This record gives sequence, C-alpha cells and structure tokens, in this order.
Amino acid sequence: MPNQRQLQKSQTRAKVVDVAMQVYAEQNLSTSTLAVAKAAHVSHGTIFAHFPTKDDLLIAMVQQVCTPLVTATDAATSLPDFLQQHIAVLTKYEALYRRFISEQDALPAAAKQVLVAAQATVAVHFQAALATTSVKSIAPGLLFNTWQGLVQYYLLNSEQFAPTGSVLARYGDTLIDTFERLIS
Amino acid sequence: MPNQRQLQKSQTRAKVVDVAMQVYAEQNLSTSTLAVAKAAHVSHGTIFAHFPTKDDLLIAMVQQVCTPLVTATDAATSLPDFLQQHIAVLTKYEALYRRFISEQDALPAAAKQVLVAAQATVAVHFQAALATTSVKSIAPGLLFNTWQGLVQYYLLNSEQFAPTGSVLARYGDTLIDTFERLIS
DNA sequence: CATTTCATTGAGTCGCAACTCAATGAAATT
DNA sequence: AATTTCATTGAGTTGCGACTCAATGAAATG
Repeated sequence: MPNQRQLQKSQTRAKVVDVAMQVYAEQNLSTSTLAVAKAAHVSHGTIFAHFPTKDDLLIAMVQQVCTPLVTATDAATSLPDFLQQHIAVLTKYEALYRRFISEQDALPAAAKQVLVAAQATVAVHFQAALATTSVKSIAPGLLFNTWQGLVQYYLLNSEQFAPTGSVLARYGDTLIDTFERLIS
Repeated sequence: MPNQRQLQKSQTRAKVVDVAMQVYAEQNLSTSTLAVAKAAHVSHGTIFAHFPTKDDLLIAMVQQVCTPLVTATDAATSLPDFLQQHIAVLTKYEALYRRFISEQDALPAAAKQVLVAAQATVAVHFQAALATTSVKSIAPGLLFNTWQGLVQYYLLNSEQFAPTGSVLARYGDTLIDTFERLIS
C-alpha cells in the first residue's frame, strides 16, 4: 500500500544514492554533500532528511557496491569463471570501488566493516573455485591476496595505466592471464 | 658559514618535517597543521614560515620517503636481494608510506609525481635484478606489478593482517617466499 | 471541505582548518 | 652601544562543510 507520499520519498532516496554514487565516482569522498544535492536537484536539507549524517550516505553506497560483488562471485563454477565474474562486477563499479579502497580512511567504521566482510566472502568464493583446479603448493589465502593485490594495484594506479577510460576493460584479460600463468 | 640564525632556522625546519612524518604516520593526511605545530612545539605560524602551504610540507615528506626507496633498491644485486631491500626500506617507513599510497588523492599533484617517479625507478631496479634469474615467460612489468600489488595489499589492509605492530615485519618473509614460488 | 501529516526547502548556525600579519626580542651588523 | 635584520609568535581572518529548523504546500484523513 505505497501511497503517493511513500513512493515519492523512496524515489527521492534512491535518486540521492544513485547520484551520490556518480558524484563520488568522479570526485573524492570529501566532496561536499551540497555538491551531491545540486547534482541530484534536491535541496541540501533533503540529503539529511534521508540520511542523518554524510557517513550514513557513504554506508548506503558501500552496500550498494558490495552486494553484487558477493552474489556474482558466489555463482562462479571454476577459477577462470571466478576471475571473469570478479573483474566483470568490478568493471561496472570501477571508479567508485577505487575510491572505497583508496580512501578507506575517509569511510566511517561501519562502511569499512561492510567492505571487509564482503572481501572475506569473496575470498571464500575464490577458494571454492580454486578447489576445482590443481595449483602450486601455496596457501590459498596467499593466492587470493596476490590476485586481489594485482587487481587493486591496477585500480589504484589507473591514472597511469589508463588515463582515460576503464583500466579493467583494458587490462582485465591481461590480469587474468597473468594470474593463471603464475599459479600453474 | 652557517650563522646561529641560519642554523636555528634549518633545525626548526628539519624538526617540523620530522615531527610531521611521525604525526602523519599515525593520523590521516587531513590532520591539521595546527596538530603538527603542537607536536613539534612550535607556533602555528612557524609552519608557514618554512612551508608556504601545507602541500609544500607534504611534498617534503614524500621526498624524504622516496629517496631511500630508490637508493636501497638500486644497490640490489639479485632478485632475492632486491625483495629483501625493498621490504626493509618499506618497513622503516611503513605507516607513512601506507598513507601516501592509500590517500594519494589528498596529496598535491607535485607529490604524486614524486611518488610515481620513484615507483618507476624502483621498477627499473626490479627488472635489473630480475635479469639475474630465469623465470616464467611473463612480461617483467607484470611481474613487478604483481609484487608491488601484493606488498601494497598487505600495507593497505594492515589493520586486518597486523592490528598492532608492523605488517611487513610480520609478513615480509612470507610475501617474499610466496612471490619467489609464484615466479619459479 | 476542514484539518492534520509530512516530505521538502534553503537560509542560517557552528566549528574547524588553512593561512596572515603586526609585534617581539635575540642575533647580526655598524 | 646603537641600529638593523629576521626567525618566531599567536591572535585574528577567511572560507567552507556538515548539519539544523521553521516555514511551505501538497497529499492524506475525517
């Protein structure tokens, strides 16, 4: 029984989160809430009518990104498949995900926890996928960290690797290939 | 002919940089210059008498860290030696170096350039060291990025890997061992 | 139709951080 | 000894960002 008011409210909230994700994908996390309000064509006060603090808005954004990460990697059937899926989702949220990992200290503790929890789950999915392949005698945890490190390294330095456009679109396949060679 | 005044001035400057490095190793880069002044037991104005802007102070700090990185890795004679040296220097500046890579967007462009240039030089040293060993047929650049990614991954997530104390002191050897196995 | 609810507004408050500058006094110069 | 230089000081200025709240008017309710 969503009446017109409730509908309007939830739409506004969704719009704010959506626009905030675009804004923070392009500008750093200390960008003002006023800038978000302007981009979303709502008043500054509206932001705070929906999110008590800026931190709460950030948390909502982090959740929005982490959910697909977890579900996509869960569906993976093999290691190559996992790597593909992982890159695919990250590519979709590339710019914003990059902010999250590179400006972790600007995130509230609660958001960090969400990020860490998601990463842990992805690690579990990695190891499940890994079990289908035979690899070197290296602890699976270290293999995951190597993979994650490699991907994040390209993300963090995307300005050098791909000054314009998506690093992962450009180097995703290379990264997958390199990792598969390393562990075989 | 360093005057007493000139001596005093350069000492003050050195002290400010030194203390700033300690402060920013512990707190994020948006920590106020006033906090640095207090920690260094100088007035707030003194900071700006030596550094026109906060950015200039940050640049001085980045240079202070990058110099030993470049010189230490230059001296490396073999790949294992390189990895050792690299970890050794990073361990010394661990907390601060972590800030630099994790809060790059808080750094002025000039500081970023210094960081990027240093990294490029270290990469060259890596490849020189790599030439002494025979490894898989993977582009040397990708191998370096894998190594760098692995190390930075541990640094960025040091809170999880080593909540108290140095991650590299604890995992440096593991990282070296893992990397050497991967490429052999 | 009258009354109440409530999402939205935007001007205003509060606090903090970078940066300024006239004043101070000790060292350098004459 | 008198005068000048200059490193240092810290109270003050400026700007900006998060957050508040009384007002508004359209939708819900009776």
